[in-house]
Amino acid sequence: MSDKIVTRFAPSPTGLLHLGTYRTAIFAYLFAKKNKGAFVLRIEDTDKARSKKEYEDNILESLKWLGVSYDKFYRQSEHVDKHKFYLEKMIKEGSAYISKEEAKDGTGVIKELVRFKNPNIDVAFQDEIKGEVKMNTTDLGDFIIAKNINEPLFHLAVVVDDFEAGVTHIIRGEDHTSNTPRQILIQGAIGAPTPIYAHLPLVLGADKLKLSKRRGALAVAEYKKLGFLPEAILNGVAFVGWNPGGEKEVYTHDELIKAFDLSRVQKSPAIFNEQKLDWFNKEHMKLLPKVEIEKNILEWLPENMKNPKLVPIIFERISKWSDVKTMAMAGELGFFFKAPEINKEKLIYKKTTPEKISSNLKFASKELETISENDFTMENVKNCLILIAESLESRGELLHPIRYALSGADKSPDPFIIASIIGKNETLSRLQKAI
RNA sequence: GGCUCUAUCGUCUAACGGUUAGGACGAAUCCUUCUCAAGGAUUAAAUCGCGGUUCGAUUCCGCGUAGAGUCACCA
Repeated sequence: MSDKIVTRFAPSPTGLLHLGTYRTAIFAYLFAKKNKGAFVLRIEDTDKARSKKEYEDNILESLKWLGVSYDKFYRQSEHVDKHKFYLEKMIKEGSAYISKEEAKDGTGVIKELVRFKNPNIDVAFQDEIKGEVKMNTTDLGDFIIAKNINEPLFHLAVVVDDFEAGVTHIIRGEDHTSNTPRQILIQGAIGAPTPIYAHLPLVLGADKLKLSKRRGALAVAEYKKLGFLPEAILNGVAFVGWNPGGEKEVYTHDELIKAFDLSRVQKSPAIFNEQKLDWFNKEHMKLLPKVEIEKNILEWLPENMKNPKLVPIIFERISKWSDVKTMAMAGELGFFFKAPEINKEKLIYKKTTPEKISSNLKFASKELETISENDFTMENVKNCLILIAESLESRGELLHPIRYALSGADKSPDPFIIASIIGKNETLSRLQKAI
């Protein structure tokens, strides 16, 4: 045996993996990796009625997508023989007993529950985050640890499995704090050492209540669908309730492992901020190589709009890939592909007369005409137009009507980039229509 | 309600017992600009309350108050 650190993430497959649960996984993972230890993934499926394969799949897929890898994987249900072994041992030794009771479901069936013989003592443990936590266990009574000898319940299964897996640090949500004394009692009964506990403050939703699927917490899979970057989620979620101390906030997966420190975990619950996640995502997108950015934006663009020239314009206006689709759907890109409908009144810039606008456009058209089709780049168009615009009372009386003539929109990228993308012929043709 | 835990800008947070209480998101303003976006600059915004310890408290202690979690034959 070595003193290697082992942590675990033990979700029950009774719902989709959401950000709150995910953060628990991250902290256990980061802590293990930071200390060159092992990270165990255990699916807690002892509740046969509520556990579903699709949820297990979802958890596995989500973790994989997020880049959280584990060194060991198993389902709790595969360990029932071990649970049974300890159950029998405890019964033999008198720390547990079989209790014949009427089922609570109203059927009146007599069942052989296994109850833990509560020694009724004070239990204290040193929590890595909370400090010393003391609890009296007398009011817990002889709590049930198995539905019968073959069907272990949570507390027994957790203790046995953590013991068997050699888990040294149990990093889990604060909602488990009050379960800890019971589990420590069981550890004593089966001769298992008490691991080090670290109970994480919960992640709260905008309603200040524990994040849960019931209350509309988005599943990790949803963030994937929305085109978030897994590393941004890792970064953003790791930063709720924890931070490495400095002013640097954008961390990659590897940097996070290096920086992680349990002692800097916050003690109070934190409200999750979606806007900041968007920001994290944008920052991580900026870290991507250009080709990767282009590839993704093109993928999210509708079939008829996959123009690489649009990439820079789109990129500075999005914070996640699905924004690309949103922009396209909102018609913000249409004018790059089709001449817009123009409302001539909107051509007017401030108090400039229609005649003046018209003559400006005519002059600009003539000048643009002199640029060859091959040289119709953003720089050349800009140089040409700015030169004219500078000679006017204000640049706006030329640039505004041109931009509007080209885009038909109140808000759009600048006219130079639009012109260079739609090309010389189309630019001239749209200008012509506006004169 | 019992038990456990927590308390710094709206949100996430930083600050050996000594700081003009710092940063980020968001917001606002300005610059850049024909508009939008991006970029740059700036501003507003917090130590829950009351006591105590101390020369000195965001920091330590107590009491309030507020919030969270948990009280299953779920996990």
